[in-house]
This record gives sequence, structure tokens and C-alpha cells, in this order.
Amino acid sequence: MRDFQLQVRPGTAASSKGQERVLKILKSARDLMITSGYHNLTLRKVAAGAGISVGNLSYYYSNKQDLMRDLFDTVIENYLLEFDNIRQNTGDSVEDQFVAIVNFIIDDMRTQETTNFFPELWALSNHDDYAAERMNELYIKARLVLNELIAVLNPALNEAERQQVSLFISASMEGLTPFVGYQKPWAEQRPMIANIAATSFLHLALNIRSEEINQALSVPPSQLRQNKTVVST
Amino acid sequence: MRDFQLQVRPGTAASSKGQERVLKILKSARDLMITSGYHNLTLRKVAAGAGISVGNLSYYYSNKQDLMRDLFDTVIENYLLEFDNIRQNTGDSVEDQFVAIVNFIIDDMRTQETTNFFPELWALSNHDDYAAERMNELYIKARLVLNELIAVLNPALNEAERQQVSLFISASMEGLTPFVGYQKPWAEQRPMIANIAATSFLHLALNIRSEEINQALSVPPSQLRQNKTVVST
DNA sequence: AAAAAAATAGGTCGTAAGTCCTAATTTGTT
DNA sequence: AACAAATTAGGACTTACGACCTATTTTTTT
Repeated sequence: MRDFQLQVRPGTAASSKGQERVLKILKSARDLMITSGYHNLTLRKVAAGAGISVGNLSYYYSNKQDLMRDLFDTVIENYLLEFDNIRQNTGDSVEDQFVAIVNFIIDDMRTQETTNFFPELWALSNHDDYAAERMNELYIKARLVLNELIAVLNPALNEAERQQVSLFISASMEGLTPFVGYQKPWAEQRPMIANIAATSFLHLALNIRSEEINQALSVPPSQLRQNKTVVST
Repeated sequence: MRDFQLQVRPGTAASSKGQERVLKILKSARDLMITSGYHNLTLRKVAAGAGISVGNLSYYYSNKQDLMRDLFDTVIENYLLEFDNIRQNTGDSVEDQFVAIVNFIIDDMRTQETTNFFPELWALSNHDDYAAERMNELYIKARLVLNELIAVLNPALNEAERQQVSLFISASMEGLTPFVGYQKPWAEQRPMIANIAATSFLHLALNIRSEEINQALSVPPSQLRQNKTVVST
């Protein structure tokens, strides 16, 4: 399994030994989240995975919520570092940079941690405000780089429209995860899907017009819902 | 909260009273899944929500796995019924039908059950084979209708290419859920996002060429990953 | 009405969870 | 070496879980 760069939260552990422990704890928690899901993540399993006792674990994290929040912070921080790497290492033309980012994000879905961790985060964000906040932060920053590129590719759009296009592109890519990710039914088609995505998103970024964003194309959705059977709550 | 049409699995409950019970049990389980997430769903809470005792619950579902499987079957079956409704109620032209489906799916994200249930299913599918199978079935059927429309919109594509385009469009729409769904940060932008999606997907379906699917646009992803810091496992 | 089947509540059992406490050990500092 | 701070293991405590059992009540069938 590929690893990320775990960062010790300042103040948690004093000595270098303590910092190593925190690293092992976070790694154990992350692995459990990825391999078994949040509903199977217990402090006892985290401690066992880190090779320490439950009592010792509670010395570093006084309760489960603290541990989970640190885990979110750490994992998300790591992905933000990756995004910074992208911005500096992409090709010359703006189109190339745009395509490179799309390819990077979709290619990253081949890993088990991306495939498994983010759906846990999405589900958790529906019931945990802290997870929702950190997730929001993550994607805001992820969209920033798209936003800047779209500003160059399509100067006719205003800032709000740009952000909507960025949101659509970013969210669309995330949606591919449960389908072309690690050991998913369509995993082998990931390269072709990436090509479709790059082609489609680049055309969208270059050619979308304000009117197309602000005016419905046709057929209002309400027309579809006429004969649905709905039971009272 | 909007309700779906719950269907009693044959053989589970004999009498009509028993069928009503099963309905209440499934509704309680679904509500818990939506409001609190799978990690908070316990048989005791399900029983309490259904207004029965735990002992009585175990009369209908001898273990938790049985209940969860029936829940997946029921929820997914309900969504398949919705898709059947769409196919019959869309407008005249193929373009209109296509846009109507996109609008319907994105509009459906405004509901709490769609916003919250599906991320739970995505996360669960990474650790539960049964959930993965049923989820796969669901999306296969959801893509069928897209597939048929694309066949008309773009006759130059072969079947495999069509399916890849359908997969991309379907997965992209799903990805919008954690961002423009119920009480999400961008929920108010859902109509504009739906417009962008409809415009982008329709253009994709109409104009994508085989070469664009099978040949990378540019910049291989490996080029981006050169100076990443990776820690051993 | 009697018998059979279905449904129900209540309780028990073993296990596992998060949290907390304390004594012992290790590490770092003077 | 002596002392203080940091770290650690082990266990206890309460609560909750899924699973199971049994006696009782309700419903259906004969």
C-alpha cells in the first residue's frame, strides 16, 4: 500500500519517541479506515496496529474524536501537498496543465487509499461537522488550481461562473472513484475514462458560455416527476 | 423526508401484519442509515424506530446482515423503478430525453435520502461484497438508458466506447452528490451545475470521437509524480 | 370453539466498545 | 546519580452490541 507523508500535530507528543508513536498511531488508523472502513475502526484495533496498548493510545489521544480529527487533518493535509506539487510540475501551455491535472487526479484513483478513504470521508461528512469542514477546505483548495486555469482558458466567464465550472469538473472527477478506482468493476477502463474526461472537461472549460450556465437547456425536471408514488412519512 | 416505495421480500413475512412490520423495519433502518450513517445503525435502534422489540425484530431478520441485505435490495429496487419511470415519461427528441435524464438525476440530489444514502453505499461497497454487487447492478441499469440514447446521438461509436461514455457521464453525475446535495455548501448552485452538466454531457455524447477515447490527449500522468515523497509501508 | 401458526416482549449471554485510573518503567535533565 | 517528566501496560468500569431463547399473546386456520 502506498503511504502518505504523515505529519505530527504540534503539542501532541513532546519527545521524538512520542512523535514516532503518533505517526504509527495515525498510520494504523488510516490503514484501518482504508481496509475495513470507519465502522470497523476501534481504538483497540488502532492500538494493536500501532503495536501499543490501549492505555498508551489514550495517552496520545484522550478520546476517539480527537484521533479521528487528527487523522482527517493529516490525510487532507497530505493531499493538499500533492496539489501544490502539481501546480509546480505541469507543462508549458495552459491546456497542457489542465489536462495534466485531470490525468493526475484520475490516475490517483488506482490506489487503494484514494479509492477507499474518500468515500468514507464523503459518508462521514453527512454526519460529522468536523469531517464536513475539512472536506470542504480540501476541495476548495483543489478547485483553486482549476479555477485559475479556467480563467485563462475562458476569459468571458465571471468569477462565479468559473467557480461553478470548477466545481462541476472537480466533483465529476471525484464521482469516478467508486467506479474506476482500486479493484472496481471498470478499473481497467480508467485510461479511456481519463481520456474522455480530459477531452470533455477541456472543451467545457474552453467553450462554455454564461448563458448555458444560467439558462436551462430544456425539459424542466418537474415534468418528469408527475406520476411518482410517494408514501407519507 | 421523502419516502420511497418499500417492497416486502417474499417469504419473509406471512401475514399482512407481518408485511407491515417488515415495512416499518426497513423504513426505520433506512432512516437511521440516512440520518446517522451505517456506523450508527444498530438493531436496537432499528427496533425502536419501528416501534417493536429487539426480539421481535430478530423474528423477521435473524441477523443484522440479513436486514442490511434486504435494505440494500429494497432501496436499490426503488431507484430502478424510478429509472423505468424516466424512460417512459421523457419528451420527444432524443436530445430532450437525454437532457431530461441528466436533470432528473441531479435534481434528485436535493433530497436527503439520495444525498446521504448513496455515499454510505459507496463506502460500504469497498468492504462488503454484497453491497458492491447490488450497487454494480444498480448503476449498470442506470447506464442502460444513457447507453441507448448515446447510440442514437452518436452512431459512430462502437458498443464499448458507448459504455465508456455512459459510465463517465453516470459517474460524473454521482460525484456531484457530496457537493450540491442536501444541505451541502453548493446546494444553491445545483440548477447552474445541472445546466453545465446537461450542456457538457450532451456535447460529449454528440461529438466524442473514438480516437479521443482511445488516445491520450497529452501529458502522461507519470510525468507529474516525479518528486513525490513516499514513505515505506 | 379448538388447534395451529404467527407474532411479540422480555430477558440473558458473551463480547466488545470507549473511557478512565494507577502503578511501573523509560527517558531526559540537572 | 538523583530527580522530574514522559511514556507505557494493564486492567477496571460502564455501556452497548448482536445473537439467542422462552413464555406469552395474537392471529389465522380448521
